[in-house]
Formats: sequence, structure tokens, C-alpha cells
Amino acid sequence: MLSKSAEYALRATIYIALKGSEDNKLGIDEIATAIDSPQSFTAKILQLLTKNNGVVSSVRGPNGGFYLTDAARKLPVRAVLEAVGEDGIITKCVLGLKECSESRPCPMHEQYRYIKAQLRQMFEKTTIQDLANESGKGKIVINNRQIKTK
Amino acid sequence: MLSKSAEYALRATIYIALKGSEDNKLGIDEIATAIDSPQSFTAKILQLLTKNNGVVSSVRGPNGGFYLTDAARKLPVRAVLEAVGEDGIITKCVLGLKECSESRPCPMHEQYRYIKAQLRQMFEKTTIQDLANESGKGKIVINNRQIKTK
DNA sequence: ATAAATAAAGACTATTTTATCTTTTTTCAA
DNA sequence: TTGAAAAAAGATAAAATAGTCTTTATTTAT
Repeated sequence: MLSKSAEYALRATIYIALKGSEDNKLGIDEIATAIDSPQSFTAKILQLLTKNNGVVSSVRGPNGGFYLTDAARKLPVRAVLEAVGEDGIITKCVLGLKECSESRPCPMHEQYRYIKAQLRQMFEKTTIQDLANESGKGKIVINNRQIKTK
Repeated sequence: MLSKSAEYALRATIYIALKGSEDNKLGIDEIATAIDSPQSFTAKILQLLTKNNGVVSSVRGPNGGFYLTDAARKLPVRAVLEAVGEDGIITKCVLGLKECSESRPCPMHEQYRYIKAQLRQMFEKTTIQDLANESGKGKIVINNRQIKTK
């Protein structure tokens, strides 16, 4: 469904939204451990998220780390996908046909149209903060375990 | 969304369903050209479809080629995905969490539950023949052009 | 029986994705 | 103003996916 990069990007972003803030920045080691992802690779992905779209903010040096601005929290989840180049799921044809469109639909087009619209809704209407809120509800989980929100 | 293998598998299967039959078997060159896929690679994928699930039938030698039995035409589209190991789209967690479930849902779980069910419906209720029928309706397309059904 | 046509099988190559490791830059605090 | 802590940047490696090419096996028709 999604690439590893996209999965890590989403999980990291949600985790940062949940546990981080401008005065509690999170280090890459904490993040990668929490979301159960390879550290260096996750660092690379966070770089994408910081520059490509300003989804994630970062500062270097002591007490540096990653956090989300209030504005970033309001971004749609799609922004995360776009930052890692993975929004094809809501833009491309299921059969991979370049010219598939309403006027020249592929054999799955009709069936998929509605589902695609739903996916788009999900990724565009849901904000990063929404996911963090879900995650904060206690029973909900990242990395096979619950995140404690103090 | 889907891998190249899955895309070619679906396109090839639809094409074979539409144009082939037990007494009009299709050669790999015709198929690959029609669906605009790399020939040898498509051959490999058709091998998967013939052995893994019996989705596609084949015979070698002169006048050999690929075709679908009547039984195969009634198979759900999911069978094609399974043959190429690509049914994760309807089985796995969006965030890639192994333990995501109803009782331990990830932050996207609620939102995705319904969509996943729709995807499953689509791939399980739709048969290969259904797609071929769609494709036969004239306006519908594989490989950026219309397939003539004589 | 033989030759030709075809898919199957296997070995190989290329590309992309995923992942790691090292060095550099920035920032803070002492 | 120096040392340490962090992310950024860059170089490299490993694994997975995509793709090609060659040989073999099977089938048919002559």
C-alpha cells in the first residue's frame, strides 16, 4: 500500500505531534526507537519532511531536535505523503495506466473511483493533529505499544 | 498503490480474458505489446499466474499460448493479486504496524477500516470476467488505447 | 523423425528502495 | 571561545524489485 518511507514518515510525524513541542524537541534516537524504525533512515526521512514541506521543524545543537509548529499540526496527512513522494495512492490509476481518466477509463475505473475519493478524503480532511489525538486516546497504538501521554 | 508486477498481472489477465479462449490462445508477444509491458518480465509474471493459482492456463508449442478457462474467468480479481503476492493492500495496516487490529488499532485504523472493506469488496466481488466485460464496453481502455473486440 | 513454434526455466543485469556509516554544520552552555 | 550535542549532508552498502537474455522442454505439423 504505502512505501516504508511513507510509513515511517507518518509514524514519526504522529509521534512527534504527540510527544513533542517547541520546548520539548525530540531526538532522532527517541523517535526511531518509539516508532520502531531504522534510525539513520528515519533521519533521512525527517530531513525530507523538514525541507520539502515544512511539515516537521528542527533545530540542531544541544537541546535541539524535532517538533511540530501549531500550523504544521493543522496540515492534512496528505502533506506528509507528498513530502516523501507517495501520494500516488490518491492520484494514480490502479492498473498503472497513464491516460486513465473519466473520459478514457480503465476497466477498474468505475469501481475504484469511489474508493479513491474516500482515500483522498481521508488524507486531505484528516490533519496531523487529528491522528495525534487518536493516538492519545489510550487504547491506540504506534509500534505495537501504547504511547504514554503524560 | 500496486507494484508493477501486480499492474502487469492484472492488465495481462484482463487482456487474455477479453481476447483469448481455449481455441485462440495468445502469445506473449501479442500480450506484452497490447498491454504495453516488458515482454520477458511479463512472461515471468504469467508463469506465476499459471502455477501459483491456475488463474491463467498455457500450452507450449505451435499454436500454444495463454488463455483462461471458464472457471478462471469466475475467479475474483484478488486471485490475481495473490498470485503475485500483492494482496497486502487489503490485508495490512496503513502504517505498517504488525499488531494493528480492532483491539489494538493504529491511529488511522478507524478511518481506514471502511475503505479497506471497500477495497476488499472490490477485489473479492469483482471477477476477472467482470473486468473483461468492462473492457469490452468500447469506451474502456487498456494501454492507452481501446481493445477491439471483434 | 524432424523442424519449428512456443512457454518454462534459469542465469544474469539494472534500477529503485531501504538502510548504514562518516563527516560537516549549527547551536548551546560552560 | 571551546567542547559537546544535536541535525544535515554525503558517501556507501544491502536488499528488493524490475527487467533482459539464453537455454531447455513441450507441442504441433510436416
